[in-house]
Amino acid sequence: MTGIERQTGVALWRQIADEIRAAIGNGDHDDAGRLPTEAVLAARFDVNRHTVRQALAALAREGIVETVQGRGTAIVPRRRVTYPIGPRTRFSAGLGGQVTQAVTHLIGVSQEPASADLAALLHLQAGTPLLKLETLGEADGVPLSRAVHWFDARRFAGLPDAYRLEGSMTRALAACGVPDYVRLSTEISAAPATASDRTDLALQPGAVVLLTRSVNADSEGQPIQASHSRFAADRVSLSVANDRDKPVPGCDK
Amino acid sequence: MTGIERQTGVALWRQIADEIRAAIGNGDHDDAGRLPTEAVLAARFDVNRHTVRQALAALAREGIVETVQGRGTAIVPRRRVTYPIGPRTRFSAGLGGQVTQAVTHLIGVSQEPASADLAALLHLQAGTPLLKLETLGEADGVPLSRAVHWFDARRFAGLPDAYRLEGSMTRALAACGVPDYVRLSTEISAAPATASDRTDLALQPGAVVLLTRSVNADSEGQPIQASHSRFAADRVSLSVANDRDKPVPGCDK
DNA sequence: AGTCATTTGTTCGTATGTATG
DNA sequence: CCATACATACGAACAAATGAC
Repeated sequence: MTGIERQTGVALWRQIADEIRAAIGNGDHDDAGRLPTEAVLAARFDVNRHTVRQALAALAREGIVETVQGRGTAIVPRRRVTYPIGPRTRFSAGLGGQVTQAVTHLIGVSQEPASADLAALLHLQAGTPLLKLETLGEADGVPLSRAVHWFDARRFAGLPDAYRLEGSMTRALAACGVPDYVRLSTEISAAPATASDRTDLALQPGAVVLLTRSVNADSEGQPIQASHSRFAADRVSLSVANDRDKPVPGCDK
Repeated sequence: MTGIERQTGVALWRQIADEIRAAIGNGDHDDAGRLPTEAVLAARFDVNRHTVRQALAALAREGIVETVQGRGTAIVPRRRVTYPIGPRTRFSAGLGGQVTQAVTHLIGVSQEPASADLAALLHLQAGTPLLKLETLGEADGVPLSRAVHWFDARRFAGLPDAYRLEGSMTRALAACGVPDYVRLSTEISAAPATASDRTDLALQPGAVVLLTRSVNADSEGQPIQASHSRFAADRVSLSVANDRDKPVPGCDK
């Protein structure tokens, strides 16, 4: 059983590229640091060597591997940033130590009436005017996540200006009279990257995004912020620690 | 901008099928309960109507939509199960209420020496013999997740038999002298479904899996179990609640 | 230096799948 | 249903680069 299927609407070379990308991400080739030869891969996937070459060319365009004539195909070392999720989840602070510079950009501000779902999460009446902020999270210049945040527009009218001034949600909220906040809940799912994911997060077709829907509350437990975030799954993993004093080291290499 | 790209190795009809499937999953057509006409879709995606028809035929084969001549294309209702992650995460109990029957099957037992990663997670010496259990989680006959679990083979030699007898990890561990356990950490990522995901979880090509890597510990805090789980992302979302007495309702429809 | 096996790079031709009109 | 254009996949052969001897 090779795992590659024909006539599915997905070209063999792309299926093979996805399979090899997953194997690399899984650390299957870490011992050698390079892939098997084209001939071996062709035999393993039961396809022509041309087809393997097309897959490897795609992975090379993505920057995942590098192939040199006569030498073979080497895996370009890469690491995945781990983003901790817990009661005190914050974007920039969570990445501390893993990256040298984490920033968020405000890429959109608008206002809209609360849908039934959002109203329930924020303990507001449906139709209440909400402030909607769209942000892009970057680490060392590489986009990691984009997010939409909703706030009660009456209470947080000054938030966009504060955000632009401070460049951080935590500090912007502090300027709006919320010195501290806690993460109430996070719901996590995943989906293929959409066209706008691909442009905002600089993703390849076929890439995957991790989706989170979360609610933050102030120190009184009053929900103040609902967020939908979209993470580039090949660059970020999420970590949930239930042990508050003893963080367990990640299982990734 | 349509979001559909040519020459990516993925046929247009499959990209369109994936987009429509994602839109349905996102609830974009819930108000009408049916899709726009083929002509409208062809215009929206900027392709020939033949191509849209091919996409709709694929979705019909998947059982997601039903097309009737003269009437249009209706959406077959479906829902996503939410799987809670927290200190007391358990497969069957977590789905209680959402499904009528949740079971796990043991699909593989083997033994292997601990890799450096696994040894660190379980506080063991690298090379220590580990018991490796592979399981498939189902709800109402639909596969939701497959997982690999590692245990110290010396301490849990009787686990496979106990699992086969009890049909549950919680009860099997109880039979092996672990009356209670807690989830220490969970790391979450996502990736395109591999070929074996597709066969085990009955997924379509282009589907996405949610990946978790977790560690469970006994009541003394000693790590006893490391697990890698793979969830069908179109059927499962993960939920992290940081508020221990007040579970927040999911944001999904 | 040269030789050799190994591995990737290139060029033919041919058949089938995909997309349009 | 047809015809057309392009992408995908295969097979065989040969060229060019690498590393070890």
